[in-house]
Amino acid sequence: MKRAAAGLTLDDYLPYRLSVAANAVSDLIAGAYHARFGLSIPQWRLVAVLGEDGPSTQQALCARTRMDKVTVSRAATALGERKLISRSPNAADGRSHRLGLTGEGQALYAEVAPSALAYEARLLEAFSPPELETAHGLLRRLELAAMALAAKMD
Amino acid sequence: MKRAAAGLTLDDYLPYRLSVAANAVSDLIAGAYHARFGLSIPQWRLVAVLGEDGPSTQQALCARTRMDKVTVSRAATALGERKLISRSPNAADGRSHRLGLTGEGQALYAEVAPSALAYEARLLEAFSPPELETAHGLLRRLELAAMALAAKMD
DNA sequence: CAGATTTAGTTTCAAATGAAACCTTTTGCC
DNA sequence: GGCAAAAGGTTTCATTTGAAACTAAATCTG
Repeated sequence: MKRAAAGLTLDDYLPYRLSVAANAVSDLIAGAYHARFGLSIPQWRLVAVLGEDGPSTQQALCARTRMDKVTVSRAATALGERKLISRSPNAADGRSHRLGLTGEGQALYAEVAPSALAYEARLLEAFSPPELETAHGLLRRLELAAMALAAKMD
Repeated sequence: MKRAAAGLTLDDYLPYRLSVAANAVSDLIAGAYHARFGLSIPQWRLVAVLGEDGPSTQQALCARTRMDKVTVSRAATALGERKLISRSPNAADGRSHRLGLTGEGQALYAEVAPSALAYEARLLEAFSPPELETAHGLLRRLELAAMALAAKMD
């Protein structure tokens, strides 16, 4: 990893590399899911989590998907309009809604999930399982380090 | 890497992990550079590349920084207004502008570059040099794989 | 060398984003 | 219980983003 005169090389600057790689992958995935299922990334994340974990509240979904509550609210509204999720009032708490996949939503999930995995598999063809394990670990640690540093800056 | 009933686990889905990690890091960096130097990420990338490689055209900067030409145009306008870069007409091609750091821009670069590295160092404190080497390699390969797959989808 | 095409860059427009204000219900706390 | 503070969601607003249309200059092609 060579560094230029002033010490900084954009290409070797990890926040840059990370951003570029993430954008390339995100654009690819976003395009695929929009074209195939009419889902935005926030919407697809909600479907994935509801399919995976079962019904939940928006607040829980925010924590689970690391998305803003505004983003979750809008994705939930859109999915509700498409009858992919139901939003029943939460008996336990009058402020919140209980979200769950409808039958149609479950059918979509059953189709989307394998497709997502197949797409991931194609993207990651050239990576060995240990490499992927390493990648996951590094990404998690990076995320934690960034959050820790952000917290330290208050 | 365990996978749920339907085979999909959001937490183990690499595009998701990548996006979350990149957002965490980007938000951190964006906040730091905005607070300290009043630079957006596109602006700071232009300053970094112009400081690193010397004068250039916008088109070259697009390729170099992987940013959209609209984004580069706007960042260049803003930096021009702050007199951090000069935009002289390009003798060789009447359509394009030659961009370069002004004296003030160079002074800023001389301050920003070490600060960026110091910040990166704090973020990456917990990573060993070989781990960072690995991370860079994996990110580059991911980026290439995503672009290759995108091209294949035309 | 005159038109057709491409390229550098800007502008316009519509969509996505998230911070802040807001409404409603719940939870402390006296 | 009653009132202040907090929490779940939604709405509003300002900002960011990039696709598409546009302008002007350069390059092909015949």
